Amino acid sequence: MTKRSGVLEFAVLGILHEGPMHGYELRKRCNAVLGSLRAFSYGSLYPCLKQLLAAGWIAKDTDAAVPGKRSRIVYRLTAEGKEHFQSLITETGPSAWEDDGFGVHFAFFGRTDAATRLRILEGRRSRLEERMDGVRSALARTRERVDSYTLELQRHGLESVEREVRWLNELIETERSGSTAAGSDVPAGGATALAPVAPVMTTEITRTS
Amino acid sequence: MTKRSGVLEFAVLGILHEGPMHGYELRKRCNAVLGSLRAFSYGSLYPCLKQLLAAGWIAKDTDAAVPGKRSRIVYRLTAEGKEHFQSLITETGPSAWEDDGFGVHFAFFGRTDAATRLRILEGRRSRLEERMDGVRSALARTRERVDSYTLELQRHGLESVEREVRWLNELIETERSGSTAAGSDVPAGGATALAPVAPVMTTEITRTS
DNA sequence: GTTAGCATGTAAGGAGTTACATGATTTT
DNA sequence: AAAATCATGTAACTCCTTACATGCTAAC
Repeated sequence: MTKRSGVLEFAVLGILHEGPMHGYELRKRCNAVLGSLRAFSYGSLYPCLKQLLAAGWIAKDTDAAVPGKRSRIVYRLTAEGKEHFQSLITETGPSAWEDDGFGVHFAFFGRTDAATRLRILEGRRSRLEERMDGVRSALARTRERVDSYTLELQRHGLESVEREVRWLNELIETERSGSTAAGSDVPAGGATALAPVAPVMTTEITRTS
Repeated sequence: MTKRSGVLEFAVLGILHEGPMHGYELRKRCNAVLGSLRAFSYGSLYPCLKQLLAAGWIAKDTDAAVPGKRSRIVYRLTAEGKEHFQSLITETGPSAWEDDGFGVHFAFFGRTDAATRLRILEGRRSRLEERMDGVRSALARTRERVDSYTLELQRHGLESVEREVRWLNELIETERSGSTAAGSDVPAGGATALAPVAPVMTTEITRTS
């Protein structure tokens, strides 16, 4: 129980729900789903796949198929993997509140139930409120030499957090009003905070860095 | 030239401009200045200080002083360290455009000249615009199965980037209008985008994670 | 007098990147 | 026939955290 990769492991298991995939494709999907949250390289993906294999959460088949073609390795989720993913996404501990942790949990919200979603959203919100309190009380207590740029950075950072809290509030309300249909992929209700499913971004997000 | 820590090194050198400090104090100031951007532990700070000493960028004196008291170690910036910091902050390469890199650069904007500030702000902006283009063109091209939560996450992510771009636009304009007073800590002008320097947050931001 | 916070480190290990290595297949 | 991108890895290294270890000092 070596406390594996966390975010990457989570994402891989989540994405493999879409169906069997080979490593290359998995990485693309992963970076597409996580968007600007996170990007991974093969240097972390392949070792991760190895570990997931060893744990029995995924299995690999070789895509032999056409004779003339090179055979590629296709990974698929096992029953144990599905189970493990469920236990990961249902977990409402601190890892579901951190920046990255919350992001992946949210990205796969469709794979869990409404009650869990609500717990995680509320956990995240109170986490952010703690942060805001810390900043604000520090603001009230101390007044120290800080140049205007540092100040501006902190002001902007605080606003970002406030904005996320407002977003969470909307999501929580939507989640509550649609909570009759537990486990449904899309919560019920007409005027929800969730955008209508229409054109969608899928391919890899440019990470020129 | 082992390509030292980057952000932490940068922050330590920047903060030591405020005056000599011992490690404990430095960490607090560091986490206060960087705010929600980043937090560091002693496990990275002390080794970093060691490396900076070896490089000759900082020096340590023992705060002997009062006889009855325990003597603490006080670090101060050397002339070489000051010089090195200037070369780091003036650098307008990609490291000044990444999320973390930009943040630290911005936090110490007061220590560089208006021209450099402008270059970095514009570099950051075009970096973010690239990202947005990537997302939007992907959005136009592909329409794939993505549940509404993933979509919502991406929409929110995109809005965050758009918001930062607007912020950068304001800063760039302020910087341009105040650019007559090069090298000044606070740009000239009455109605600037920079908040009035008043109560300021200084103490450590709660990182309960 | 005890709790909280000041103060200084080290060792082990986790999580990831970059650069290397290699080759197949598709597009222009 | 060249360029792009698909495809699969490994080795070395970076940067950082957690947990350990130790003791001082101020405040209640």
